[in-house]
Amino acid sequence: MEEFAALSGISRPTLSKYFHDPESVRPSTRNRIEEALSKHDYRPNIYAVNQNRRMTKNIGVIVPYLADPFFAEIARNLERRVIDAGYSPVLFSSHGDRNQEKDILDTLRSQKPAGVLMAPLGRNSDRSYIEAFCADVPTVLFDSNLEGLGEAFVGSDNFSFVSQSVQYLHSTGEPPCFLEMANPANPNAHKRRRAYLASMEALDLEPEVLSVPGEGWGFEEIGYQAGLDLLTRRALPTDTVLCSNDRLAIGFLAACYECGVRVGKTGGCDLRVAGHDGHPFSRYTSPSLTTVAHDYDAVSNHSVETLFTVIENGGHLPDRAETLYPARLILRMSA
Amino acid sequence: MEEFAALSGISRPTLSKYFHDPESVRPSTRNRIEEALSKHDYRPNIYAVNQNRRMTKNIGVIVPYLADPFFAEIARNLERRVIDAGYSPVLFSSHGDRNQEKDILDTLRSQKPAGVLMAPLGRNSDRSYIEAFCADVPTVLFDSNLEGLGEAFVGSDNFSFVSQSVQYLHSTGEPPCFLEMANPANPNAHKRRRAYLASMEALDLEPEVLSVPGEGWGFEEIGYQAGLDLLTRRALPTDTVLCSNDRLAIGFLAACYECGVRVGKTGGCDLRVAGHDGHPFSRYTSPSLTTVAHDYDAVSNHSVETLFTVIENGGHLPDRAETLYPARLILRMSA
DNA sequence: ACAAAATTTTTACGCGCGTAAAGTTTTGTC
DNA sequence: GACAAAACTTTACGCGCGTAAAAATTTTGT
Repeated sequence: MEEFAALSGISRPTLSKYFHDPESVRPSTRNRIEEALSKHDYRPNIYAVNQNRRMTKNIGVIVPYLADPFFAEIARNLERRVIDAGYSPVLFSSHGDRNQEKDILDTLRSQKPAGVLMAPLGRNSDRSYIEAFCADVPTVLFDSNLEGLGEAFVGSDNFSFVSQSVQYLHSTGEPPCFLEMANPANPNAHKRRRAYLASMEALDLEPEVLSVPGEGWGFEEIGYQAGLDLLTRRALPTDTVLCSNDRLAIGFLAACYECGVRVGKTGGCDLRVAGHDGHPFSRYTSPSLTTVAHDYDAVSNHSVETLFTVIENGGHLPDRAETLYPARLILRMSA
Repeated sequence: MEEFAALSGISRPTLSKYFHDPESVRPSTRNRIEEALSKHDYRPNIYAVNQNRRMTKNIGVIVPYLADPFFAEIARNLERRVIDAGYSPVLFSSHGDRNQEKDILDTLRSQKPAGVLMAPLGRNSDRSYIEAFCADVPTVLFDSNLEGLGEAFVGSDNFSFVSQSVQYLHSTGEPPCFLEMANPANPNAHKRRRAYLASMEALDLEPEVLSVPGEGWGFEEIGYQAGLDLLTRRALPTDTVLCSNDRLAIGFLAACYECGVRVGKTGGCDLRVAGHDGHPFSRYTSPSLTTVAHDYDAVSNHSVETLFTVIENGGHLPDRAETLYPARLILRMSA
């Protein structure tokens, strides 16, 4: 930087100011710097920069399972917005593993990021560990809420998901039973079950929850095995199956196909199947999957905006806001 | 560190050595350090450390499109191995965008990583830009080869993919036509077409390549649209369709379903469909997709190992090795 | 027990940049 | 044209650590 200062005829402190915020120097100076920059292509050493700044320009992004296209999609949205805001996203996936999530928090803490956008594992998260982290680093939770942790939570309204699907399915045929994992990793799953029960009750219908076994993040396989089991045992209480999420539904559809059960809403079909999330692949199942989609844009947009508000506010918010966005019903062929 | 040195009764330079490599100090000293460490939980400032080290302990991982579960899976494998080797993975996705890929390279260069594992966009990559990057940072290419770039290439043998699928399909029914994108983003697609042509020729069969329009990384949609078009026009030359990759096949299957075309290898079916890659979701299509799978483990394992060899070798290899792993045929219901 | 070898401690400097303080120049205003 | 405010330059120090060199200490081998 010393050399570049000499070459460009600008003092080093002014250069330092420029690199911190180009708008903070006079336009004429800025032009001179940028001209010199185009000739000598100097770049500040990020490590030296970050050492002397309390907070870096990095934003950590943590998702629980990146191999799930749903999270990959969210991550993509978040990255884009973070970059647009002049920050650098640093992406991590917990891979569904509690310890991995803790390791990521450690790594991230030592990076002194300006803030973190975190979708926690949920039930499997180490609550106190995350709490300690949030005390040090401005954190906004998204997708999956951990009560009281982080400066804010942004997600989708699980009740909105399920009430829409239940009402639609009820008004067009038999009321749905609800397929879910008995031990879901994600707290959203519990909220969806409760929303299902409440929605059915509101319609004066008898709820039927099918809690199937299975651990981990291989939801398709769990839905598939559950489907095989339920279909061969003829244990389905209704001809309409509402799955807690699309990945379960995808597996369930595969089982239906194998068992020769015709899924669809048209005449001649045996079963209707619907899901939740608006999974990127739900369009390409056979039949295409009726689902209720997250408002990806709104969630990612507001998550990032909230985080920047927190950062501008010195890392804390007067009170922890929870923002929930309604979901959108997508009618396709499966129900 | 100064304070911790005082607290632990160890000199600062010795501590510095310890953090660089715990094995480099005498066991008795190491124990004393680790004991003190457990009490005072001090951690070196990574920015100060990296400033004074030429190379960091970071390994960049770049994939072209993280929303593709195939790459998410590979990334997960690579991350794990990098961590096990005592390094920190830094994950990036080009999101199918040429400029994004270049930006990532810039970001990564300024991070002075010990090495980079890169799956380039392929045809869409800025070759000279990557070349300049590779000159500065030890880089191993994987999945998609750019001739001559990087210290090595590790991937799957496209010929092995296609020859297996062609032979299998031929020996069990009509020889396949080949469905591909007219303008594929990935160079593997070209190799697969050539492998198809060669395999058909070797069997003395007439090849039929269906090159369908479509740009970008929304392969399912492209396969779906192609399927609708081909099926409604009854333009398929055979009753066996071999797709260049599984994502195209997934879209194609959706089209078949909608058109009422029964896909499968059993009697009473109209069409056989197969793909390549061993996509994580290929198990759950309807019908389940016959495919030829990458040897994920071998590819990711050898990529990481190769990179570490390069790093130990001072960043360069005597000559650029290209390692190709054979694929494995997975028989399912679709063909 | 004693010299050689291996570690550790002391001391000191430098990495590349942020930033404060004081002085100098430029800009905008009446 | 005078004058205050804004922007810039000069000078200087510090961040947290790597690392070199020399001295002091401990360990090893016999």
